[in-house]
Amino acid sequence: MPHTISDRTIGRLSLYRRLLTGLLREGTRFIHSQELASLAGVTAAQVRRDIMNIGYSGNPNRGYDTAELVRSIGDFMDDPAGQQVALIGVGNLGRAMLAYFQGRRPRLSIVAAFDNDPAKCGRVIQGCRCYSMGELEDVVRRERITVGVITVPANEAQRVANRLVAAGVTGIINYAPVPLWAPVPVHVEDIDMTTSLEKAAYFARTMH
Amino acid sequence: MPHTISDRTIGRLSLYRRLLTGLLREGTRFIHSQELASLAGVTAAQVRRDIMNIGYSGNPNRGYDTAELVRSIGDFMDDPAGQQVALIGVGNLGRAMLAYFQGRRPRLSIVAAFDNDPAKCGRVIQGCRCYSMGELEDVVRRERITVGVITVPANEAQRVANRLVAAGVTGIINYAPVPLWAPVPVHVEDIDMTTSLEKAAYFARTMH
DNA sequence: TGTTGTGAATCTCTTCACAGCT
DNA sequence: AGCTGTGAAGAGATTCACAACA
Repeated sequence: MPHTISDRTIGRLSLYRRLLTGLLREGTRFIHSQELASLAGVTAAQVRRDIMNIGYSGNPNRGYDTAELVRSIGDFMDDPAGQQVALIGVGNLGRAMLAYFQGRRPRLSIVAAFDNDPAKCGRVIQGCRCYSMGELEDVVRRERITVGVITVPANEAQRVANRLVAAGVTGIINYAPVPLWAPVPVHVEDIDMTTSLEKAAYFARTMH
Repeated sequence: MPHTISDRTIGRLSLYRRLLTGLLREGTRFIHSQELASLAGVTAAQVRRDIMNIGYSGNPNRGYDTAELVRSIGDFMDDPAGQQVALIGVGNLGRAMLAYFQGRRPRLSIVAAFDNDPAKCGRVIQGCRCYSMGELEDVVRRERITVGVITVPANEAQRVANRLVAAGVTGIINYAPVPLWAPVPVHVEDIDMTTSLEKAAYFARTMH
């Protein structure tokens, strides 16, 4: 088991777990690499390699034990103590994220939202307490938040990122259409919706 | 200039263009690969390679002509006749996308939205006409829509994708947390917010 | 002198192919 | 007989390093 696991592999493991959790609810006890691969849209060799990387082993003729595999992925990916997430910017996109994530993974939850709009502060939106921007550092420290989701306009994104990092956040998901720059070792995941649309348009065209 | 250009390169070109367009407004006439690279968060060699791939050439001591480079990227990526986009699912996420894209790129616009909710149909939301799901095929054909953005719940996503593809769409952006399967040559771009959050949480932890 | 354009080297990720196991 | 686990090969993407040039 290599000490470092690639970004791509982590992404696929997250997907495998979600698919496996669904299968488990339907009563699937064992699964072959080929089946999981076709659900995930990858090759069977890729699935076996990914699972090998986290140190789990299947059974050469029954395949992988669904429940055990889900647990192994969790052991590998999740912080046993849980991780807290903050969301900054409660616009349409922010609300969509809050609605989507609430109660989805017990060990990873959005515990605080922040916005400039006084009408939103102090309220509970989609089950999540909304604070004013001024309270950001205090709440991040108090709630031991390690991941920040940035859904503010482009011109505010870098400033918000700086404040998050200064307050101790080490993982950022950036939905603003500008690349962020983080000084210290911080994982930044840029999700650029503009680029996605332009890419899809380009390949839609070259697909013939 | 290679006949096929990678997904990654197209993504970066889209970003370069956005950055360059901003610089152009501020009056930057020429730019070196090093400056563009640092704005985009990549290496200078990467920028030069990407630009080489689209067949544009800079000047060995002034660098690249900003306006010409923007134009070259457009010549390479954009359909001269324009491309129309449909958005399916006008929830929080759908509204966020509509609000964000309206009027941003003249040659690539969301011309129709679709939703099941009768209260939304027939109205104009964020400047975009909203139709009922029953009208999907007719509108896609009539408006010559080639790209679809799926922002519906997971259990409806594959069905929506099938209908889009049958109506002639060749590029899909999928925000539902399930991998989509497209039968014929269609470019599918899965944007999985769950996976992004789990990835960011994992790397936030290993970043120490 | 300082930058671009690019072949070659390097690095990273994926797939092949088959030994080993049940 | 059929599947997993994995070394080795292959593909693809990035970076190096330097010739060519203004």
